Amino acid sequence: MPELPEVETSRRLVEKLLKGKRLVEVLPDPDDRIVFDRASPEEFREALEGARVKGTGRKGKYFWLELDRRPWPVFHLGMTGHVEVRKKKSFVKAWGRRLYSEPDRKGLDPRILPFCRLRMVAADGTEIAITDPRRFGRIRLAEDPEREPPISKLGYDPLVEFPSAKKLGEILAKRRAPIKAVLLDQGVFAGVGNWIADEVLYQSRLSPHRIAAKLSTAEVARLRTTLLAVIRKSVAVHADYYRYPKSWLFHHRWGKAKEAMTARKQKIVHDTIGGRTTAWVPSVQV
DNA sequence: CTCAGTGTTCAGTG
DNA sequence: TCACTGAACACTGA
Repeated sequence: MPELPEVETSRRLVEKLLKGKRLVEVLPDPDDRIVFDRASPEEFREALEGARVKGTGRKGKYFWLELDRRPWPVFHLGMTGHVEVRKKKSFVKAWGRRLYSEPDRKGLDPRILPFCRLRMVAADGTEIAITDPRRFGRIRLAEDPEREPPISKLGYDPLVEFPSAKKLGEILAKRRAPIKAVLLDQGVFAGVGNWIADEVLYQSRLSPHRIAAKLSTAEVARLRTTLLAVIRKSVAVHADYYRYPKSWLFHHRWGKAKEAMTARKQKIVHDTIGGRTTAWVPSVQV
């Protein structure tokens, strides 16, 4: 479930494994024109192969590699994207060059294989794979990711910079949509996704149906503090769901069971708001 | 067979 | 032009 914490965790993993290393093999799925929707897989391979990874970056749900030459690869994991890692050196040769040719299937985890969109192999044999069953993710090239769309159009990244309560109040005062919908607006809250929005509203005891502009000063302040706390906590535990506090709505919000309850036995309701399934607790959220 | 789903974008409306 | 809504996208799994 790639929202900010999952993406940040992926970025840190990739940085740890690839920083300072040269990419000796870059293997996009040669037939994929959906995930590779701008640069062709072949252009993508040419841009990356032989380059050295100097670092990584992230804003909102996008992350990228900083190479010793431009352009740089930019990743968005969509709904079902994942970063997978292989460390065995022998793997590289065993896999060969082409992604989906029959002999190369040997040694690949059969669970991962059909959804692998890109593999990157470093000089020391470290290997990263990007998988994405549903193909809502995108892999692109950018000369300067932060300065060009879509990343340049993102709003505040809560892990990096976040407006004061006063400033946030001014932003929300202009919005007539339900607060749930506004929380999902990447032009304001970069990196917030469906479950984080629901979690924040639950913990700040606000109904997702509330019109953003009608929140009181105190409510905006509460929302802001909670949002920062939820994001920081989930990043701190590396988006490991089992380590999220037991009190979080997160553990109970999935599926739409009629009898769904929070840890404190509060009834969970599912509505559609801002076009998305919204789990909330009417007995707590006003 | 049908439908929901962690996200983004675009067409249409007001 | 802007804010907002809802459909479309692609595909798996319940």
